[in-house]
Amino acid sequence: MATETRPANRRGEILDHASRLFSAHGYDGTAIRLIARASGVTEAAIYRHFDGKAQLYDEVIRAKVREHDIAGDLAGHRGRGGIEDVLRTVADHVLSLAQRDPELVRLMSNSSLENDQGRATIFREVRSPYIDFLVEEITRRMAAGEVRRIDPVITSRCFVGMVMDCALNAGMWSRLAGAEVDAQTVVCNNVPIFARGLTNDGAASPSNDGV
Amino acid sequence: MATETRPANRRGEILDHASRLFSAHGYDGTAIRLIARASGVTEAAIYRHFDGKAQLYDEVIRAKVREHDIAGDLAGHRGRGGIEDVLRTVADHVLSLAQRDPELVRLMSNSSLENDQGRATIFREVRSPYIDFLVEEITRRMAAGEVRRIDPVITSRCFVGMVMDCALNAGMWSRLAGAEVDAQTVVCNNVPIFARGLTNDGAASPSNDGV
DNA sequence: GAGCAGAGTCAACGTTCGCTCACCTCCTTC
DNA sequence: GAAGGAGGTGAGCGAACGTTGACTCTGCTC
Repeated sequence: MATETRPANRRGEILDHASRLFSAHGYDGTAIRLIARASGVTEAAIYRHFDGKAQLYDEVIRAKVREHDIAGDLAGHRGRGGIEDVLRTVADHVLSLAQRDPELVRLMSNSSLENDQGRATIFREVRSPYIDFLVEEITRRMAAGEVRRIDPVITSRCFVGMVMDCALNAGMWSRLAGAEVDAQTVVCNNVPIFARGLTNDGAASPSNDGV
Repeated sequence: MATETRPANRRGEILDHASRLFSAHGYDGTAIRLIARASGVTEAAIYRHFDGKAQLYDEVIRAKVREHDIAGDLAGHRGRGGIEDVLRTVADHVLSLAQRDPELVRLMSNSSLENDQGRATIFREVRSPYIDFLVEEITRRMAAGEVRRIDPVITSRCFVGMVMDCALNAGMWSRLAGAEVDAQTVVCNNVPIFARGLTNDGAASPSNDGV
């Protein structure tokens, strides 16, 4: 075969194609042969770079997760605005992430069975940053009296879970019900509900609210 | 081979074992051979009863879904109590369903990729009954002034999504964080938050509250 | 230029998969 | 009791899978 273009970063190319194929067809539905063909190499070449299919999948997950710095993005919003702003920040970030990176969404959806380690990685690197941020903000605001006395961890997990469920299943709803529902509309509807449920009666939010 | 016990309902037995195995190992991870061995028959016998693996999987989903009458269970609670009671009814039912039927939970988790029709069936037969009930109750209570003006469909979808996410991922959290969180604790924490977020300021709930 | 290591190819391996075929019982029906 | 269909067996098909081994090519270092 001709010299082809130089490999440059063959490993990266393989990872990219593997990521696309795994997210589209799942772990079992993606044959090494397919990844090789898409990457323009033979199967044996893939085994030069990776120890096996399972390890390749793990690397795909790790690489995909490393593309985003969720904790870093959220850090800038620490302590800013009222609780409603905090919830909106998290919800917006999750939904825009899902929109920017559909591959990640598919990988998250498919990671239920195939490869429990990948699932744990996604939980740790995608869910947890949101939850940790939320727990910190809620705890702070509970101490300040803005937020009612509730369990910060459970509340944060559930809020993030709600938004994730929304992001993961948006496609299903539009396929089933026909009508597409805009992510922004969902946020505008639900964030105020949750914020209102969290807010203390006696105290207005310290920096926001009331103009 | 000896006469074995009579088949009686061989088809049902196969469905049971297939349900167990599919939920435990997923679609691709479950070989017809395994289902046959578990059912005490040969593979060929399975093809006497089902047209193929895909159809068998569909039948498993349908049979599993038919075990429960969610809409029927909820019908008795129509129009009863305040909005908080309504939310609690839904959340309790989802979580107890998940606890009673872990197979259903696994099938829901795994249905992301494998067999899109099965996924749609689960949405239609499991999610939708909860959402429909909630939409009806919220709409009624919005008209009555108990609930603020919000989008009943989006709100219902998200609430059910939150509870489902909680039911589906409870195992992951306990594996990751070590500490098990009781389902009832989650309900007690979150239902009041959501209810409070939905309730109109001016009006107390008509039949509940205030005692 | 010899030596070497990384990256790639080609061909094949052993296994497993979904599925089918020819044949063999039973059980019911006339 | 003959007929026949439903349900079961055992063997095996062709295809696809993940993986490997023997080999080649290329570019770098003494």
